[in-house]
Amino acid sequence: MADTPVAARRRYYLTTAIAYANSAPGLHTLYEVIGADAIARWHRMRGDETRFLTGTDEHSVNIAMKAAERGMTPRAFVDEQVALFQRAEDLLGISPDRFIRTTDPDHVRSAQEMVRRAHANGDIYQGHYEGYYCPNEGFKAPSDLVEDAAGVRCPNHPDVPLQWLTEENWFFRLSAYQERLLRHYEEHPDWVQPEYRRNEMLGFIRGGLEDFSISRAGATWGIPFPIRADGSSAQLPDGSWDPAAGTIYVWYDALINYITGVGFPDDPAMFATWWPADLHVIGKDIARFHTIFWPAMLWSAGLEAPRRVWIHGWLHLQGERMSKSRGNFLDPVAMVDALGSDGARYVTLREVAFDRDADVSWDTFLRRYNADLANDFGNLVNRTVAMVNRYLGGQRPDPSPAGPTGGAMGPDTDDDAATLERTPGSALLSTAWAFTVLDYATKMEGCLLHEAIASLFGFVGEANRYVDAEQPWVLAREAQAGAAEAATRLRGVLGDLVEACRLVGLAAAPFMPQSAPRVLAQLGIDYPYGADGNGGPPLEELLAWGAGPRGGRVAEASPLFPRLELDAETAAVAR
RNA sequence: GGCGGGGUAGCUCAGUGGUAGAGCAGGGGACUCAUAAGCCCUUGGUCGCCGGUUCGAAUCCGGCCCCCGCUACCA
Repeated sequence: MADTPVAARRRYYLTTAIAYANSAPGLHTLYEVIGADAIARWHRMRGDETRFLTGTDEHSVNIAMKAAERGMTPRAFVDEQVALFQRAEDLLGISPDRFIRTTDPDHVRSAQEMVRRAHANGDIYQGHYEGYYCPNEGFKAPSDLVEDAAGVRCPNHPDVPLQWLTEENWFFRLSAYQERLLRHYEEHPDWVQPEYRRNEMLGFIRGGLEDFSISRAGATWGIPFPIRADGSSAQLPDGSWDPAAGTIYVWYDALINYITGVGFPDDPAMFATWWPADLHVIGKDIARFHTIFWPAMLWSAGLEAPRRVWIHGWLHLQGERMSKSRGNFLDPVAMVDALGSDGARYVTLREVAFDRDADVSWDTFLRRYNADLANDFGNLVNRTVAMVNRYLGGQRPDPSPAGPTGGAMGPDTDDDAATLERTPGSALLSTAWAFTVLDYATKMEGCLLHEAIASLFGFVGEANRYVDAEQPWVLAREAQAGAAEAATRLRGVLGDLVEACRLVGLAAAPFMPQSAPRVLAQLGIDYPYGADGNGGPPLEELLAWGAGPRGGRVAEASPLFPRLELDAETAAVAR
């Protein structure tokens, strides 16, 4: 199959938030990356020219302090932390097209250029800031502090001494963008999702916007602020930066990664290709910065706002928000050890609703793994391949023709229940698939990953029921005794089951990229996509009933997802 | 406090006027291709509380209780 010219392909650029590089990541941090990776793979397999960006946020007073505690330079410290992230991402099969670090040289140039543009546009000004500063949380309002015998302290970090800072800092004129933001929300009603998050952000904007500070005079571990108080360039003759100009603070550093990652400002052609981003996947804690600050910052620089921001919730463990500092978190590396890379990805995205907070536990993860992957899908593949070997000598049978509504692009009616009831046994699976694949695609496009999986596995259940309804072992006995009709029907039933396995294996590939080729290999079918989901024909073509190759042989059956013993595994990993 | 969303089976949730549902977990059964998996049947709920509208309310209205989200500058 010839490659579709890039120009004719849709391009899709998506990002995750960059992670704060101060410790090994927990599942609650990687969860977002796993979800975004599934979306990225979905687009690659569909044939979209896809770019997926993840990375780490490495500047801050807090990082510098942590490094100092360890007797390390900040750079050495973050290098060490970032390696932990990359190791965890590798184990989970995350496939970024670039892993960006805010310490990358091009990102430094990018952030500085954004500051220059805001300055040139008259959107930043020098202001005075004075107040308590918590190294872990930033500036704190007096109402947010507690005072006791030991003095004034941050309620969330009582052991960390507060600093009193008096600084001349640069401020961004966010207040000037209120009207434009409201208009943007009105003209692009789907740009912030889920909808209830959009409404929250809208309410915030309507409440009035204040300017925010974008520089720190005292902090040294950060991107040099490129402009002096008098407006002149802070760059010195030797190319270094005047320390007196301070450093860029948080959002004019971290958020900028999204445009650095597609060539800003060094590669205008690349930037023109990829910007604006199609999707930012972020957590609810930073929603405001992405859906209010960020578009205003971009507009100030003469750039477009991203097309969509998806806001997911938090993971809860034992009733509390999962977090490293609380000590209640799951270790993704341990999950991969126990469930495999795909198993860990699957249970995470199946058990956690992508549009809200979710309670998880190691126990429910294990149950889900056994129920869905070992018992339902893994066993379906296993019993199908075993029967083809046993009854048909390993010759892979073809699927029956698609049923009444089983066209490639899904059903042409929405009266699904009635259609299914009227469908004769031979067309049941193809018809059920037509509805499934349509629903699956809709859920994927809507970022409802957990519902997309549920849709797919509803079809797996359909296939398992089909086995018991048709009883291929009975047909095989009859065929053995010379019944030609039984032999024909046996081939048809097993052909449909092979097809069901092929379709589910392919459709589930964004979630289980390592297992998909193994599924098809057992069916004796080549897997046409690369390790990151690129290459191969558009997924929709392969997801049509009957689109697989004809003839050929299946391989030996071998369990794809070994069943786990609940008690033993729970004892090993639960905390 | 303000605005918004919820309280339905042991767990996670669907269900917005017409005899209470799904998945998982629990119990039983028939089968045997299969990872003792799958399939069938089944236990289980005064649908947060009180009142109202209606022939009829989980579903509409009023009141109350409880939970959660947002309510500014964390990296």
